Order: sequence, then structure tokens, then C-alpha cells
Amino acid sequence: MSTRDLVRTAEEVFGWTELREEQLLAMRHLLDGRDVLVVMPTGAGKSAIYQVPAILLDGPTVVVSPLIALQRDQVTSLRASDAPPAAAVNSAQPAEANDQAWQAFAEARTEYLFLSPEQLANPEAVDRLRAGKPSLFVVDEAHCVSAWGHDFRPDYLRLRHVVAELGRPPVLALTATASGPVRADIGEHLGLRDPVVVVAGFDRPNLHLTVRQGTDEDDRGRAVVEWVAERTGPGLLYVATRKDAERYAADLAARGVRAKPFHAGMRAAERRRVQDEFMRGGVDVVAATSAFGMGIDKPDVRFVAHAAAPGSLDAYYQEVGRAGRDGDPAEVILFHRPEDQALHRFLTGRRIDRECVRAVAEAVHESATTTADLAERLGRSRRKITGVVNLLESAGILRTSQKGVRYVRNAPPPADAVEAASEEAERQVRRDRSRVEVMREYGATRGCRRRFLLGYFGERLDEPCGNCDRCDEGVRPDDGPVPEYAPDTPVHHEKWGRGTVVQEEDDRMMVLFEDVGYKTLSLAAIRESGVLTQPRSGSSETE
DNA sequence: CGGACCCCTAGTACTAGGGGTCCGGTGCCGTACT
Repeated sequence: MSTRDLVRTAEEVFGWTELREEQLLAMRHLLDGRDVLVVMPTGAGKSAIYQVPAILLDGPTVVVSPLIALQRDQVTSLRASDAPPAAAVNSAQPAEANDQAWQAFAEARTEYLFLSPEQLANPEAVDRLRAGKPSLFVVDEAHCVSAWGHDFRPDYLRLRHVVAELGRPPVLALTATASGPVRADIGEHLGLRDPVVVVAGFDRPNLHLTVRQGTDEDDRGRAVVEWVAERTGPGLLYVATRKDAERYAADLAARGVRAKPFHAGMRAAERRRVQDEFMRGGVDVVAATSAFGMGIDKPDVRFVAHAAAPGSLDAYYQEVGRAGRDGDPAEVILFHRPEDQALHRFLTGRRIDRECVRAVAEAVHESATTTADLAERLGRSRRKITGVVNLLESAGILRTSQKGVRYVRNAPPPADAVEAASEEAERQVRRDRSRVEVMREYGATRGCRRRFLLGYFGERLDEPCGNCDRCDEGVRPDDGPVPEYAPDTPVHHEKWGRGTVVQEEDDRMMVLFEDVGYKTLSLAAIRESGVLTQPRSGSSETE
């Protein structure tokens, strides 16, 4: 099969007369049986990357999608084209519809099947999929693997085992935002094998970036309302809590702005109504928690304001990326207060259930088993057990294979497993908290905002962007000496251990350490103290 | 960790401050109830 087949199929089936170079590249690698990780903005045609090869590959395509609403959108759009049949299996449709979807899949009448990661935690579902001999496994919104897998939706970390059980078809991971470490995390947790990484159009030059440092909470609140009320055109206001969503929406409404709140505490019907009205233009501003946005593709969003910093620069860029998709100028502003970190410190400070960890370790030590069996025997929720198994896997105590979850030979005994799991959990918390710290660094940077942002995502901007508050203030155009450390350079720190250079800015450098997360170091101090060394090149080949 | 909110006291009529307590984000799924 060739590029010509892809181009012809795209046109005949979907009516697309032009494919981007990156789309074609990713598609060709999939046809060759390679794993592919694609980072491409929403609206640039990510879905096409699996939709077209799926038709040319002999066998159905399994698509893992985090939201039922997204599954629905995808099925609808496929059915509107001349593509072969698509179906979904989820809890929002009647059992009858799910039965029909499975039936059609079993009889090879379905080309695309959409499911949540939770569906794939059911061994019966995996058996059914295996019987259909899928030729492609797709993970949409793949950053969820990294962002949610460790705690919120632990089934995301089980996907690699599902892929193995399905006979290891090529895997395609799709996302709009992923820094280098997040890409690595996705690759690891999906078990990607030497994946082709395709990155397209990360920079969004039409977004004007601003940060305003807040004084006290009340002043900031007033400044936010003031700023938003002065804008025209559709916009998003991201807030930290549900209560803030309600409050800001009310304050803005009192100022005559057509604003509505949006958060996960609202009834489903109300959420849908707010989203629909925003899409149609009946609502100008949505004051939302992080619940709003995935799958939203409104081209003319003129601003994205943050009334508080989110928990990571990854989340921030994801949310900011919803502005100005039509390419016209759009405003992006962060009202920052260092105190915002308190909330995220709290939210990331998960504690482990030592009792449950011990019980799982002991049970698996006795004999290999499954998470479903563990949940039943120990009388705990499946989600909880999955989280504990994931943690013990990260700690090197357990491993999952075709036979189920088993104890790693030579691993510490169950008596010591709790301590190992606890250390691993603390390590994850340290990493999460360091990501919160990076948000503060972004707010405090004296240089070009865009350079900082893109640098974090592994792209170097040689000239200041000319479209952020720092550039407006006149950051010096000449950026001084050539950087000493290139991004991705492996380093070793006396105290913090192994790490990788993220970016260098002015006299400082950001490094991601495996054990403690992101740290910012002074270049002068490094030179003087010699605490940071570069391992000999080639030493990382063991990965 | 910090903000919101409550209660209490001080001390002087409505307000200010101290101290305690509680709360805080993302979605699947299946099951129990109305």
C-alpha cells in the first residue's frame, strides 16, 4: 500500500482533497506496522490519521476515548461520511445498543469501535476484541494516560496490557499537547515500541500571552471581572473551584456579560446546554473548571483567561490552546498568585491506603491473579485495586503478563512492599508538585513568555515572539550567549540524581529529575559548585 | 496550604479581630433507589 492509496481513500471516502504532510507521514508509518505518537493541534485533522489507514488495514480499529461525548461525536462524524460502519460501547447507551455493537463487531460488520479505558478493564470485553483481530489500536487524547493514569482514572495505565492481549497491533497515540517528558510517559505506559513521533504546529503565534501578578484575593477577583467584562467576543474564564465558577459567572452576569458557569458538579443536561449555547453564540463567556474543553472545537474563541493557575504548564497550554483556532488574534491572560499553589499541593497530596497495599501484595505473592479477582476477594472497589496494582508495578513489586498480575521474582517481600509503594507514591507527589512549581516560574519569568512555554515543550524560539507582555515591555532582542545545555541533555546532580535538561533561560536552567521532578538551577551556581555533571554520552542506551 | 465562614469577644452600637473548622478537580461504571 502506498501514499497514493491513502490519498485516494481520503478523497473517495471522506472527501478530503488535501492531507497535511504530517498526517500522511503518520498514516504511512501505521500502514508499515509502526507505533506512532502524534502531537497536533485540535482541528488540524488528528482523527484522519487513523480513519484513513483503518480502511486500508485488514481488520477493525479499536479507539480508546476518555469521554462518552467524544465517542458520540466521532461515531456521528464517521456515519456522516462514506466510511465503513462505526459503533461505540459505553454505559450511556442502552444494553441493547451495546449488544448490537458487539454483535456487529463479532461479525466483522464494524470498522471502528469506540470505548473508554474502563470498558477495557473488563476481561470479557478484551476477549471479544481479540476475537475480532483488530489491526489498529488508537488512544485518543493520549495525554490523559499521563495526566490521569496515576490516580484519577487508573485504567489508563492498564492499556499496555490490553494491547498485548490483543496480539500487539500497531498503536497510535493522539494528543494536542505533550511535553517531552509527557511523550515519554505516554510511550512507556502504552508500551509503545520505538514509536515514530510526529509533532506539528505547536506554536500559536496569534495568541497574545500576558501574566498579571495578583495582590490579594479580592483585588484579583475584581481585576478578573473587570478584564473579562471589557472584552467582546466569545471567551473562556478558567477558575480553580466549582464555587469560583458560579461566583465569577454571577459577577459577570451582573456586569451585563452573557456568562454561564460550567463544572462537574452541574447536572449533565445543564452542562450540555451551556456548552451548546456557547458553541452557537448564545453565551459569550463560560466560567469553568478544568471540566470544560475537551472536544470543544470552536474556532472564534477570542480570549482564554485564567483566574488562577492550573496545576501544570501542560494543563495550562491545553486550555490556552482553545483560543484563536481560526488564526485571528486572541488574548491569553493568567491572573497569577503564588497562593494558587496551595490548592494544587492539596490536590496532589494523595495518601496511600497502606492496609490495602499490604493486602494486595500478600494476595499476589500467594498466587498470580487479576485485578477483578483481587477486588472481589479483598472487598475493595475495582478502581482502588487498580490504583494499588499500578503503584506496586511502578515500585517494581508486581508485574502484569498474559497470566495476570504476578509478584516479581527477587522483589522485596510483601512485608516491605508497603514501604516501597509509599516511596513510589511520594516520588509521584514530588513530581506532581514540581509541575505546580513550573507554573510559578512561568508567571515569574523575565524573558519572553512564548519562549518559556515553547521551551518547556521542547521547541526553541530563537527570537523573542513580539506578542507577549514581556516583549511589549521590550525584553532585549539579543538573548546573550549560546545555551550551555541543549534540551534533553542527560545530567546528574549530586543531591537530586538523574535528570534531563528541559530548557535554559537567561542565567537559569530547568531540569526534570526522575526522583524529585522539575527544578530550576542557577547556571552560575552550577559552574562554581560542580554539583551537576553530564554522564558520558551513550550511557543512557540501556533504556 | 490558604480562603471562606462561623462564632465569640471586645467594647461601645455597628465593626474589627482572633481562633477554630471545613473545604478544595478532572469521568468512567454499575447498582440502588425513587
